[in-house]
Amino acid sequence: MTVRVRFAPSPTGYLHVGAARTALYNYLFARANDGTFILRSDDTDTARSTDEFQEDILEHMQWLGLEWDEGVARGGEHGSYRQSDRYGRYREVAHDLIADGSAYYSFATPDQLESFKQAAREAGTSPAYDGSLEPLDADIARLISDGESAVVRFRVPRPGETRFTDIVRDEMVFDHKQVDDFIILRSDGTPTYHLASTVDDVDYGITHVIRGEDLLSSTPKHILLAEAMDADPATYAHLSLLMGPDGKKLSKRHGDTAMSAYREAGLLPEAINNYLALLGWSLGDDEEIASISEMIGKFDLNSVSKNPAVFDPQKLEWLNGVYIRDMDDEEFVGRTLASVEDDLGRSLSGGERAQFDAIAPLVKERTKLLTEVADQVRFLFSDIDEYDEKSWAKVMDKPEGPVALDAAASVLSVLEPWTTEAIEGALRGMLESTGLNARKGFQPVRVAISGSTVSPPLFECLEILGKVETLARIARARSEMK
RNA sequence: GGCCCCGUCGUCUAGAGGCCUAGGACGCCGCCCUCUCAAGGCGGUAGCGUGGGUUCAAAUCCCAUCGGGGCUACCA
Repeated sequence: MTVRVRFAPSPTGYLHVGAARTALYNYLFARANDGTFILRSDDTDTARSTDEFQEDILEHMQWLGLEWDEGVARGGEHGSYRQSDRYGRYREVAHDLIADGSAYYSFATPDQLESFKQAAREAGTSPAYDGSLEPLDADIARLISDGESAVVRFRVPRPGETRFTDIVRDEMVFDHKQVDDFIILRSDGTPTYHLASTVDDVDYGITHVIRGEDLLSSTPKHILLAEAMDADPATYAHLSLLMGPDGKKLSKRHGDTAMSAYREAGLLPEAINNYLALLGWSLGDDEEIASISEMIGKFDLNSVSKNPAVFDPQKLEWLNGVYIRDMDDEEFVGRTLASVEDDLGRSLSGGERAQFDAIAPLVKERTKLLTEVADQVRFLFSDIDEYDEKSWAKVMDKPEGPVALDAAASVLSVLEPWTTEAIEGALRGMLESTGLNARKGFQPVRVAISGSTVSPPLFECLEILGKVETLARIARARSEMK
């Protein structure tokens, strides 16, 4: 049987990291098994679903490179893959279920239900609604024709239990005492998640449902529903949840959870995929770094970890740095040029572009986030607005400051040719004549040309900045000293 | 409250009875390299929640206990 899996987010929010991990695992499982990866939109919550969120999800799935074979915006033999387009189908299934006794119109009021639960809670028993509040059969037809408000509930067989083998959690058993007669059709005739999701899983031939553990307790409902439809239930795999540093389910409270925020922060999709894969799964052989294709080659749902994982932005950033350092210089330029120009508020001239190309390899080694690049190269393309205060105090306000600048200016002004090697030679010579050590002699020059004690390697910076500009900056810094 | 899941360094994990005086990675600390910052190299810090069993032998099996999490909507 061909593997068919789906990632079915509801567009009631942007794509967040936890969902992305679920998507990734579905994707890896599909690719590892020559299966089909489907993207579905579970948008039955019409009040909270928006096109904007839907768009955000699609966009970031693509950004991550998690291409789907069938589904939203791509099509396939099952239509639009949006549940809001299939209400007729869900209603049809619901009515079939009513017809064969698997479901029923329910007239229990919220107040009644509330006291039912309250009583169960006080008695220490299960609060799952068992249908016991319903009117006599004899009255039902009349209530319906009177237009009395009713929902449709699934009739959970009682007594009974549902067993299934979860790929990551092994044998699961749920006593039906714990499963309520859940609503499948709301009083306005729209389907609930349980119905729509299960009908789609059945109709679309989903073989494996890989989703978050928050749905583990709902699984008996889905299995019961599929069986009532005379279908074979899918095989389930429930992934542990992603946690914030406080151990609670990862949410907005913990900072950024929107994939867009990570993209804007300068994270690479490859690094994110790699990191997310590590959260709950391991590559084995003490390996941490793996491309998507390597992951596909090794992926095994059975070895996915059962325990919840705390999302650690620091490790993600480290991985991002690994990926950045691993890039070709041209690629690095290609992926950062726009943010540098954004920062400048203009595009780079041809000469400036050459300068950027020249410094790129040096900056690449020092970058963890793409967005940090602008900070590191800005000094090349614009005058120094103001020297970093701490840097100035640390090296310029010292006795060596003026000594170093004067000596540097004097050796550099007559230097030919203007190359990194020559510059280094001249400045090291300056060290000897002034008796300053490298730190004391070079740091003032660095601050003069870059505005900070932290910059890419000095000699290269000088070469790339150019002789005229270098001397001008040294002179200016010197003039600003007391 | 009820049901379910989970429990190895701060964090992610390896570990499927002896290979474990518990391995790797991030982080942190130190040293080296060094023109700053990174990167890199080397070294260090730190963990099997607890209590009982089973066994010649337990991180690995069993029980209990404690702790954390999830679900308990006409949300998904």
